[in-house]
Amino acid sequence: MKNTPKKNLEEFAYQSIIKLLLGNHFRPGDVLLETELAKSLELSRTPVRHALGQLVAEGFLDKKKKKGCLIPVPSPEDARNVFYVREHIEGLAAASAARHATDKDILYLQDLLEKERHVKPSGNRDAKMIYFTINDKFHLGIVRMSRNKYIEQYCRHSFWRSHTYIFFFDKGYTNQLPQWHGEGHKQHIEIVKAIENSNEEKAGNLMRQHVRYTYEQLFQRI
Amino acid sequence: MKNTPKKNLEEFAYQSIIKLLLGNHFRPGDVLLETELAKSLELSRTPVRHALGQLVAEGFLDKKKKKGCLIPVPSPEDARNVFYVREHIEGLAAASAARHATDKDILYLQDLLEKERHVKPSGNRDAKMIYFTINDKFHLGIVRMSRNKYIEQYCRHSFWRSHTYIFFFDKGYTNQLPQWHGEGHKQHIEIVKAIENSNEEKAGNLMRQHVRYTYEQLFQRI
DNA sequence: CCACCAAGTTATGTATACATTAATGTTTTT
DNA sequence: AAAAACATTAATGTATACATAACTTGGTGG
Repeated sequence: MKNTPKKNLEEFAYQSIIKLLLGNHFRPGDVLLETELAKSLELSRTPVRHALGQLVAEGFLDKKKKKGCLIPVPSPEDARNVFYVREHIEGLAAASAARHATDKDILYLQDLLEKERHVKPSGNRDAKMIYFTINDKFHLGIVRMSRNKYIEQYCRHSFWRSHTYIFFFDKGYTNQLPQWHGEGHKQHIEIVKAIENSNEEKAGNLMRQHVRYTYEQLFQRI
Repeated sequence: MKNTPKKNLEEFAYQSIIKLLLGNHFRPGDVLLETELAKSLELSRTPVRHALGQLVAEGFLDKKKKKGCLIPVPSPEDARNVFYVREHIEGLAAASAARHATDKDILYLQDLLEKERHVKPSGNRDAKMIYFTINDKFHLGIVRMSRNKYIEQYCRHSFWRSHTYIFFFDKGYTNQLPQWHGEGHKQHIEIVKAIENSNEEKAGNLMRQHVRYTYEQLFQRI
């Protein structure tokens, strides 16, 4: 983390902590200490504290009064809650995207589909990273096309929150593409078709099904 | 704002600013200066800055890089977006509440209905405050009964955000109960019945209709 | 041996001094 | 007179020293 160009330290701290969270550097229940983070990021407590405050306000971290910031402890119930909300709000996003997507938006999605199609399930460690990157762009792209700042805010939140579970329950399978990769890709194609045809209801329904499918695949083995 | 008991200054600053926002002390586009707020709340910039950071992260304020925190500028399009999301997410909340509400929850809602029934449309300035207080408790109560922390978070946010518009377009009518008071009350009753009967679908539909009705009443005169 | 109180430790919470930057106004140059 | 360069200023951004509160530990008394 050395020699990183740091213009805005608050932003830098925020991004760094996000990366640590998504990189699974912490375990549920771990406490993030302002002092330690400040030391490891080589800056003072102030911007770190600000960044942590943001993450707490956004609901990515829990906080105990004089204790510090905790990595939320995942539970089946919490997972059910996140995915339930995500299913419906992202369905709303897809419907809204079907109404507002431009030709350029459609091309963007089709390009992602093409890239996704070529990800080989070849056990390569990178393949998985690429797959997730494309998947993120796909979902957040549609969310952006809803052209509704509130839908976007809530979708981004529940999306990243659900990712906690995707990573959490994926330990040990680290070099394999998720087995739902193929089916998920097909669903993506159908969703884009519905958006392209401005079929709001279909786009919404397909997205809801898709999110629910992901949830069911994740938790069927529990 | 003097002689207020201040234990946790960050919390105090946060609550105080929220009160100012809801009390319509600012106009859209106004900038909130850390220094001024700190002086008027009689504390240092640090907790004020923290509180402002929270409000920005939660989406209640906008922020320009080195410029400060702005009161969001309302627009018909933004209003449409908030109410659209609120309609669906709060519908989800009502449906979820229909599944999870306890007997105690039902009693709580019925008690609120009873109080709401007795609010006289007597032009009294207080009557309006009381009406809004009850209305807030009703909506946020149902939201809480969804027993889903994410639904609750998003509903609270879109609820308060939509309140911006309710207050904004209500200038000049300040001593009158909104004319939709009576109809709104009837709708509340029906919603509680559906929740009491654990009728998820009906509760969801009625709540969606109710929120949409509020929106239409607000904006029909524009 | 257990319970409880008290001091010490460690983290967050707060105030303040200082740095930085972006906007504005003023001067200088062409 | 217009434009570019520079200085001023007013706000946020940052570091740091200090305050406070919770948890821990050790000691003491019952």
